[in-house]
Amino acid sequence: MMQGRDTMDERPASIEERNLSKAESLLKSAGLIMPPVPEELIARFRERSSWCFSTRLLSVSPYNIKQYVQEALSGRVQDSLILARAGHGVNTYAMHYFLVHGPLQLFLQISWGGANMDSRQTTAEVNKCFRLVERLLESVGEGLRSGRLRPADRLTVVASNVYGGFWLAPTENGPTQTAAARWDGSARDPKIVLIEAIRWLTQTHTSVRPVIRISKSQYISGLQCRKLLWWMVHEPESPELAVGEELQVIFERGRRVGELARTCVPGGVLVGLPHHEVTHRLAATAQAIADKAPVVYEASFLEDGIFVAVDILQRRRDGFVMAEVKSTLDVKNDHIPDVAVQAHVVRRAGLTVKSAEVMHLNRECRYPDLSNLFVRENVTSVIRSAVRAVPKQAGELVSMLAGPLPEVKTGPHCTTPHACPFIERCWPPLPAHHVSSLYGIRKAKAEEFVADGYNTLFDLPRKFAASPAARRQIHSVRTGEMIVERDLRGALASLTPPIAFLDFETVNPAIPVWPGCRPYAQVPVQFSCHVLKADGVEHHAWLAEGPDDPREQFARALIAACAGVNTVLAYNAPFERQCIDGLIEALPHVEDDLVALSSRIRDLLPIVRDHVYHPDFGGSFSIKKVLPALVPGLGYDDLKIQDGRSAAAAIETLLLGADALTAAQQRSLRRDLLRYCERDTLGMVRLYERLLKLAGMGR
DNA sequence: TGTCCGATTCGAGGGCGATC
DNA sequence: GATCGCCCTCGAATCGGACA
Repeated sequence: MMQGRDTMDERPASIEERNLSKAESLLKSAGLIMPPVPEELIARFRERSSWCFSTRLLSVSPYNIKQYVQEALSGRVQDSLILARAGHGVNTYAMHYFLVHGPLQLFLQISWGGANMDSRQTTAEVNKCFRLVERLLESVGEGLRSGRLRPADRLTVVASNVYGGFWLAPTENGPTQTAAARWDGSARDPKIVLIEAIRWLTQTHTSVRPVIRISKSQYISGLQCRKLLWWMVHEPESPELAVGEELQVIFERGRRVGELARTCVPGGVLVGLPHHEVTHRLAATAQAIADKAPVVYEASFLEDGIFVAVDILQRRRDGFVMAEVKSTLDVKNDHIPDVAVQAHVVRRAGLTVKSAEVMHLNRECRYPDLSNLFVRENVTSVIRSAVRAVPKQAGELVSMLAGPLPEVKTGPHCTTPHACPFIERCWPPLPAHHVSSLYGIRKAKAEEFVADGYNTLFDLPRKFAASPAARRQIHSVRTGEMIVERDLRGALASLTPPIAFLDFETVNPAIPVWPGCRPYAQVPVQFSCHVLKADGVEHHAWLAEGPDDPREQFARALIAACAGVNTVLAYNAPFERQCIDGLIEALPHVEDDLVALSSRIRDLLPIVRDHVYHPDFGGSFSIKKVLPALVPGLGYDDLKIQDGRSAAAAIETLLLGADALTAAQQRSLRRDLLRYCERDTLGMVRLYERLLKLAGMGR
């Protein structure tokens, strides 16, 4: 579908055709052949100035080829064509043919037109390249037909005998990566680059050997367990690896923190391409480094089979400082291999890493002053030994991946430092009342029991040290009966009516949004309160609306709801107390009321833990376990939101990210949140009534 | 991801008795 | 009297469990 050089039409020539023919005549007069012009671009093909024809306006001279390549690699360019002689001085000139068309991005720059150049030789060179361009375009068509190339792919070919050249296939095979590293100004025959790209396009699929490559996070997973890595690489679509809503919230949080971290080190170039576009990311990084960018964000490197994207790569006089952004409040142990592998890969790519840092959130920061939101901790010496270990580990992991699923014994690595998503594939389902379910048992102790042949609570020896709750658990499980201690009555009698049953839902944004809040400050934004009086039960509920600071309204509604009660009962009360302490700090004018309220708070959890055990508790006194066992029929299964973490994520979306939701979605989310929170406190009321009966105090 | 709380574990240091 | 080993105590660190 290219424009032919011979026009057989008898009609008067259109403006476009006149432009085209003017370009052709000009080239012909200089001994050059006309390179191909895709039919779709002819309509926009214009003469812009002397020796310059293009379909787009030019902001800089085409001689500045790097800028055009960078623009294309960032994915911002529409289909276009530039055909121009450009340069400066008397001898620094070149012929340019820049074509962005479908999956092809071609940038050809051949020295031509300089006063002291060998005209015959340079003209011949340009013509040779133009002929290769014709072949390249034919090969693109062939590649599309054969499926070698897809319309959405991007094949980038940079052929310049001024700045060097390379080509980038849209697949992740090795040669492209090597080519990317050559964008360094070293001489490279443009014809060779064109021929390589043509060869690649006309190769059959089977001739390309897939090269195993892993990401940084996969490398980290591989350090934890090779089997886990093998499954991640060879079964990427497995359901265990599906990203759930909770994980998405964490990813989104990390993304926002990363974005904000960049603003603390301004003036950089962002390699913002999608992560799967590895080759283009590498090229864009190489370009930014070659351009001496002071900072590169998401700088991408691939060495030793490991792909890494460095959050912030900062140029210094004598090397680079790399910073890994973490949305935590401290440097964690598992950040060390993470930074180490990046440092290794970046060094392997030829850069001098002067220091490595973890840039994490600062617990001293208070909104609205976010100038100290991040702390940068130098971990260069901490990661040293981990960096040394990378080449060997990387080699082992990559060669392991080329083989069959490795044999790995189960052990602590199945849950540490991260819970393995494939754990059920390796661990047979544990029998009911396994020793690991004993309340408060330490992992090592449970393993010791199993090693000694004690698998379940039924097998345990009669004499061994255990807490009273654990003893009650063993006894209850062995007899199959619920155990109720005598002094439950006394514990319940200490709760003076009227009693309010209280539950908070909170948000804890990593990036604070309300005055005085630090990163991850727990801010209560919803409560449910059932007040049990002599004449029945009253329900109060409150849920914040919109992104404004909800604390004042929350506190006032809470104080009103608990007015006149003698006991405020919560399940795991330290949580509610901590939230109220936060409110007192933020709202000193209601301190007295809040302090009075806080002093009336009692905890239902220890009352259950110290007096009751039901075999269905499963070694846990969480209300999610206790309620279904003691109050059958009042679980959480019928609710859309079934636990606090989902509730917190939903509220954060509702309050701080409501733009992404329709009005109907917002209404539905509010309804679900109100139902969930109400169930928690209604559950506490029913649980309290059940405990009264068990203590012989109920009606 | 965070916090808080309580229980357990670990290690340092001191007291005390046995032995040389 | 010096040394060694055992036991106890106490405080710090760690772990587990609860909440969001």
